[in-house]
Amino acid sequence: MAKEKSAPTMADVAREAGVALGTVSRVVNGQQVGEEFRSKVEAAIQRLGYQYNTSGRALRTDRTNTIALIIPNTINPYFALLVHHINLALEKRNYKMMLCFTEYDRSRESEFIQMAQQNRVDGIIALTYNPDLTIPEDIPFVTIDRFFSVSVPCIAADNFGGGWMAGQKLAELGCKNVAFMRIGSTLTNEPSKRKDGFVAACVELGLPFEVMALEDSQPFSEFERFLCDHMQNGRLAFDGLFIGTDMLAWQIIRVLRGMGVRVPEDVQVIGFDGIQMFGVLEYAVSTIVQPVQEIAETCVSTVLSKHLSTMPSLICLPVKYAFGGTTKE
Amino acid sequence: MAKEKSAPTMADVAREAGVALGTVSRVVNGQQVGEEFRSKVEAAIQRLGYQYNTSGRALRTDRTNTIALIIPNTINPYFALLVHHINLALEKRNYKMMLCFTEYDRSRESEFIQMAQQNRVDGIIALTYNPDLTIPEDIPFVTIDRFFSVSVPCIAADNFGGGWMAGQKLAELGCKNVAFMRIGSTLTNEPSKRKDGFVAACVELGLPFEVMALEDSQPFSEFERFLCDHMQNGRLAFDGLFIGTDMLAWQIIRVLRGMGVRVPEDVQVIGFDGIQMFGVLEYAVSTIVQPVQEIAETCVSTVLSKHLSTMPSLICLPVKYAFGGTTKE
DNA sequence: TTGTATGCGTTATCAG
DNA sequence: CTGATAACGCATACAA
Repeated sequence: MAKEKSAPTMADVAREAGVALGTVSRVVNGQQVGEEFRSKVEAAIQRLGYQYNTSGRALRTDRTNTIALIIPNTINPYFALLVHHINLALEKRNYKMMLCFTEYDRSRESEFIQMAQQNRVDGIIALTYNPDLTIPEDIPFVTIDRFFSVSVPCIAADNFGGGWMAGQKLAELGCKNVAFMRIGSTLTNEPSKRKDGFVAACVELGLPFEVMALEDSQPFSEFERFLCDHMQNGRLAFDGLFIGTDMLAWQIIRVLRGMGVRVPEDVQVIGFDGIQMFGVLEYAVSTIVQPVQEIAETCVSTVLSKHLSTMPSLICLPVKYAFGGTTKE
Repeated sequence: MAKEKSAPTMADVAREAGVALGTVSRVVNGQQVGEEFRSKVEAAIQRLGYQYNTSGRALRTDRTNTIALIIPNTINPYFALLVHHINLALEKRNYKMMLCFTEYDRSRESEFIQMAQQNRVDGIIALTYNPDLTIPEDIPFVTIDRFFSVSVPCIAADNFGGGWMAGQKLAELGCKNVAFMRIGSTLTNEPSKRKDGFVAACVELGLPFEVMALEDSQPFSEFERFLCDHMQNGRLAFDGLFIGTDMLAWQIIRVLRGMGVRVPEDVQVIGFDGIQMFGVLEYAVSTIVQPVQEIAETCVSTVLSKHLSTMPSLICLPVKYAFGGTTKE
């Protein structure tokens, strides 16, 4: 009647192989070990089906080979893509990811930072909205899309440049009267610069523009009203729209079509993010594409860098324009 | 010159509070402790900013409060949704999720099972394709969409019922000649039953049907050829299509429209999964919706159940039909 | 009820 | 190059 014995340990392996515990550890960690000993140990490991215990190692070394990623959710395709690439970048370096979904909940954002500390993760990558989030001092911390202070590296797409690019592109495509639309938190973060870049381009090019910005609390129907208010004898006053995100662009295009406005014939629309249908097919709308893979790679290499304090406090990565059927081309 | 001291431990707290180590542990774990002691300890915890160390606890108790989720990726919106709901279900029960992306790579599937064992996770939820994957004996294991053996609970949508429902729905909507199309691995799994249910319904209803199934290795263009072959003087031979997944349905609809076939006027299309635009907007196509939240909830409650061996070996959860613009309604 | 002491599995330090 | 042994932070059985 075999007792329910738990997983074999290094001590078990050592006994089985007839060597010392330390030798087993050295074999497992790929250190210098005599060939004879090594093969004895490896055989014993096979026989016993030994798997090393992460907790023991973490306790001893105070390193977990784990990075926490704090992000709203995985339903938004942009976040899904980000999670995906960050995970790949971590895996490549032999790190695990501890995923934390905040659902945009501020208290959850703080709780997850605490949980990450309890788990002694080796670093945190966070995309958050809580305006008074406290950044832990004792653990490498990198943020996405949001600047905290010069000592907390922020990684983002070049949102300003993307906004500029959108304005320029609409002008190129023949637009004479454009508008920017967005909805979101009042928090000033990197994506806020999309508007700034767009406005700057319009001013520079002498392109007439309007800005329509909604706060989170305001209903979507405000956009419909805005559009209706800008209809004159069956035609929309704008022939080009730059919209804060692809998702919002998609929603607004539905409204436009419902109003009998054709896209892109009557009005051309450019979104932001670079969302593809089902994650891999064509772009959902014409868009400014975020360099998600580069962002992920940069986040990971930064958070794992030995000298975090000497890293740039803001890194903006180049975006590109992509056709998605809602512009003339 | 303060030495770089590492995070405070229970011993530090005990010293600070002037109590014994065990008392601190009992306070932290919410056990019965005298009010006086409790407040002294809590004060000390505050003062020191103590965070308990997960590794120490795990090592001692052999429980990690973590479940591994093994899944291809998070880019596919269906998987993204699944990850999301499983995470919520786990969080509700105070469990963490260790996410493992396989990218459909068979060797990765095995490696992640090993990694899960090394991390002493309390259970594994897996959506895999490796035909000869070895299921660990000593750890609760639940699979999604794929049956291994009666001792490994499998959770899935009612794929057969969904297929049936699709056939019935197309008939209801006036279709006289239908087809089923899919692409995927040759592995027999629960989703394979979508075809079976559809065929059964067609037979039952006396609805003429065809089946077009591609293997992973075959190019998408085979579908285009299939459709072209079924054009007769500008009209498609089918007036209804049931397609294995929403994503494939979306692709095929693009081809159809490119051929001048109107959807849903000329041919109605029903997909499977229930993918919504940007995860939250309208359905991408008319579809059979998987009960993702229920699947997630069932996976979690099953893998955490004390008596896994007495659980049903297959649980199929009810699907529903949803309109998504590619059927007449 | 609180204090004390042991051991969980591992790595690292020392001595051989 | 290998063996023995002492921590790491915590939970718990046992003693007070």
